[in-house]
Amino acid sequence: MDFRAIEEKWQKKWAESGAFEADPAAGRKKFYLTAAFPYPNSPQHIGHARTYTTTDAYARFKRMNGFNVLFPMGFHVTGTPVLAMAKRVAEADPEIVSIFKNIYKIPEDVIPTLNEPVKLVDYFSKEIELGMKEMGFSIDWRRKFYTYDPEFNKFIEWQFHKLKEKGYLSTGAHPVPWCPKDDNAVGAHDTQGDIDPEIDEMVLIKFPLKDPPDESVLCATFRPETIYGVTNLWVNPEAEYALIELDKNNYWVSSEAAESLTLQFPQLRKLKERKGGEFLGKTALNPVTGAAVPILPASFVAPEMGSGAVMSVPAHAPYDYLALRDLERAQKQYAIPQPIQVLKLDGFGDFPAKEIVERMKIAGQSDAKAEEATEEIYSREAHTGVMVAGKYAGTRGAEAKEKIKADLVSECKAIVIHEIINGPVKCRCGARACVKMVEGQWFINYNDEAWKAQTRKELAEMSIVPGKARADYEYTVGWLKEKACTRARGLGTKFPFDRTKVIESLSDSTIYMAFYTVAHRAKKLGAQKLTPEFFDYIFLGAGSAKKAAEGAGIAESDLSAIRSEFLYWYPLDSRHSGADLIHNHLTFFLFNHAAIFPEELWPKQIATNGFVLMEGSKMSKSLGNILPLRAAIRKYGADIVRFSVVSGAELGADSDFNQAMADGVSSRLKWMASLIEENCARKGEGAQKKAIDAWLLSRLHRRIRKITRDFASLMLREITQEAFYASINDLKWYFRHTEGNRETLSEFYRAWVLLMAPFAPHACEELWEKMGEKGFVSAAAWPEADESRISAEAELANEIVEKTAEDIAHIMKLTGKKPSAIRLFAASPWKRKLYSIARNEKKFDLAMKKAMEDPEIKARAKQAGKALQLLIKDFGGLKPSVPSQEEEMRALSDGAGFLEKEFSAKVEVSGEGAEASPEARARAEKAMPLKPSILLE
RNA sequence: GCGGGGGUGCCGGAGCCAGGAAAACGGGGGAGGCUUAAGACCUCCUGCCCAAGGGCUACGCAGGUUCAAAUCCUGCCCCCCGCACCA
Repeated sequence: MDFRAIEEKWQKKWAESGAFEADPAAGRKKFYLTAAFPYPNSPQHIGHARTYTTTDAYARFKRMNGFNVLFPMGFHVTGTPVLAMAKRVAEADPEIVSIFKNIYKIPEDVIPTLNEPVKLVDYFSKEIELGMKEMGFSIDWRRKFYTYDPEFNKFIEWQFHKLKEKGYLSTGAHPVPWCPKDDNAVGAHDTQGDIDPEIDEMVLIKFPLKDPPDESVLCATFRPETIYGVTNLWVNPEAEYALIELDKNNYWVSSEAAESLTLQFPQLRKLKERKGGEFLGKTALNPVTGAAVPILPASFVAPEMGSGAVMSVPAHAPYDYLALRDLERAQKQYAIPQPIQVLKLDGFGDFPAKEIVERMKIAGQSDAKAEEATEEIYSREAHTGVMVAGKYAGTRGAEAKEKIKADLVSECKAIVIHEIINGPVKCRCGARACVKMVEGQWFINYNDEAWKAQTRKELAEMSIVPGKARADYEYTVGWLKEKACTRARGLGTKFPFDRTKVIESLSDSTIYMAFYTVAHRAKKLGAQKLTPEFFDYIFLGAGSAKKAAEGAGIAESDLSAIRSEFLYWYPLDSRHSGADLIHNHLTFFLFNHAAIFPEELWPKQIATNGFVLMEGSKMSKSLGNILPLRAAIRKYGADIVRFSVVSGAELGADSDFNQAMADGVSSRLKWMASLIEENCARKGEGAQKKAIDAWLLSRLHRRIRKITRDFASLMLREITQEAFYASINDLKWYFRHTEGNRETLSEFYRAWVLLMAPFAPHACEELWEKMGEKGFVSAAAWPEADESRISAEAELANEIVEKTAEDIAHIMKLTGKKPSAIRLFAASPWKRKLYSIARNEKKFDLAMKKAMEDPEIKARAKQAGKALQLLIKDFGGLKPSVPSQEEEMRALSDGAGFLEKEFSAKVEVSGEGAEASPEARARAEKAMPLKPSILLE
């Protein structure tokens, strides 16, 4: 079977016939599902294929179940990453060129042409679309749009008007990572090494100098509660310091800090500069305790961090302790102060910093282990430490920290700044990223309690797959606060209330599923005609239809047709994405639907999936193990890739893609295809029907029933196990018994092709056609489980034969005997009675008592006792009912031909008690229900 | 720290919610078959012991409940993910 040729053939046929273009059809039940649209800043890899294949298999399943299925796709181009990437291409950044060339195999002459955001987006979106088509995704491409399309912009503007009307938008100041050189906000994609700058609050405590008293040193700290333990201040003697004026106060900070702090305090003015060394030996005053503390030199103080000066708490800060120890060893000029305890920490004495430094044998302040020690002590003191100094003595470290911080600020003894805490983070231009307070920042108020309540209601009513993820959504709904929703640059939609800003990317992709339903209509009308009244009417049925129709320049009847089109598809039946979007996009999706749409149009389900691993490890650019989707298709074929990415694990878990597994899928698929082709070409009826035919069909229908049920909760791994591996193993077992009956096989193959069609649609279309079926298998009816074919008896009969065969093989192996004849004895009827007594009574003595009431059993009390012991021991494994001796003999006789073939020996079946010799008798007595005794001769 | 998920053979992982033959299914490894050979394919084996289908050991650790615990309960240890304004 030539997978690639077949794929092309059917993709062409689907496209030509518009097989997946979905329009409203009166009276026909619909199913509308979407997957998170891709961000085209690079080609997609097999990891992306998982979400889309999951969605597509589900779409195909629903379609085969008679639903009118809509599965659209678009492209998300909003935001700054494409800007950064195009810029890097324009500058021929060797790293990005290498990734494009070596990982994504982009032709070398193409790479330099991707030097503008729009060109980049255009190239990659086409690449992604092609890949999706090559995967055979049943997408209605007529509805495709980009988030910078003017029609979409109008839609997003409308959305933000709605949010504003509801009072969900606000403005304020907001700290963002900033590059002072580029004068721009920086995200992870703008930094060297793709480091995401993390911002946290830092406290700058004012330590007035003894002389002159109107100047203070600002000391930066994350632990204001340790103010009681300050023994001295640290400055870096090599650094430059500046006296700044801020809100009528004069402070000393490092010159670097003076620069970066202007981003947070534009009113700040620099007065004069001085070398750090000049402070040494001076004295400052602790603003809380009033203690006089000396200013000492330390090399670990980074001038660019915080204010470039810090307070020293040697009892609790390993760096401070180390710097003091270093200083003591280096000179005799300064007196070395003694540590002062602030917190009590279990497992430590009065000075935890000193202890950990000694325990870890840290050499000095430049030893890398100092960082580790700091983290350990900080974390433990915050969570388990208890204050022993100051007015909050007795409270926990973390609690005291917040209280003392608030006190210092309200008493004007400290100011709060924001700092990048995982720094230094460098912008790609080389400058160090700082924090800027952006004024006039717009927010979406996800902290609104009434809104949260609505969202919780929506969530409670919807289906979450896998169910385990529900707690994640609940938690996220709870902790979401104001979300900054605009940025200074990027592709997308201009913010309607401040056109100098662009709506940020996670905020313009929350209700776009509604837009798909009318995207092709909107495009035809053109952006100018898409007035707020138009959207009000078609999405909410609000306002005047007449006015909306006039604005759109269409007849009222056409407008209401668009409205009905939306109402036909909405609400969304299933939303699909990677599980990583739960904490942002998917929860925003819930919030925005709750805010804008009436309850009956809220989404019904969200399904999220884990990642795809490559040969057991996470795909990453640095490992170079990213498998681009189109390369995978060329290597394995679309059906193999599709099957592999969804069959490896259930949705909630990460799934591994590996060569061995793909090869296994490929060879099995080829084997099935060749069998089906052979069966089609077959003349005559083949072998006669036997017990095993009924067994095969029983198993088949049982599987159909299970698969159909499992689709409701998208248990794709379970489904693929059943439909593929387990079914194929059944078939192999069947062929060990018989050459195959044509009618049985035809029924089996037809159902198998239908069951596999959602996963391997190309091969299944081809086989469907070969079987002489009309139309697309993609549009064929899903098979129904025929309950009358499901036979527990047939399956049990086979199980007896199978187990017996295993036992025979085991005995042969142990004894090394190669029998010429095998005699099987089915257990006597009285043992079957004993079996059910054992099962009902559960305990030996009770069961024995009960058994003795039966004269037939009582007559063989000794033998029965032994048999009962065996049964009770295995109590948990006893079946609710066992076949009669005759039934068991029939099952064994049906399987006799098979056993004869397997063991090349004559097989004779009889009931226990029919044996001739005493030797045979002794053997036969061991027979138990479902476990015939075996005599090898 | 907070929230979530998870520790089962050589590996990936079923089984846990609804306690009752643990290791399904897929890999990897081994033996044999087919084949000129390789590959593909087929059969068997892959915790330990076993000369008649048997026995013993095992689901992170330690307890508990139960006739019966991977599964339920308690405590502990360890690993992974998220904690944003970024797609």
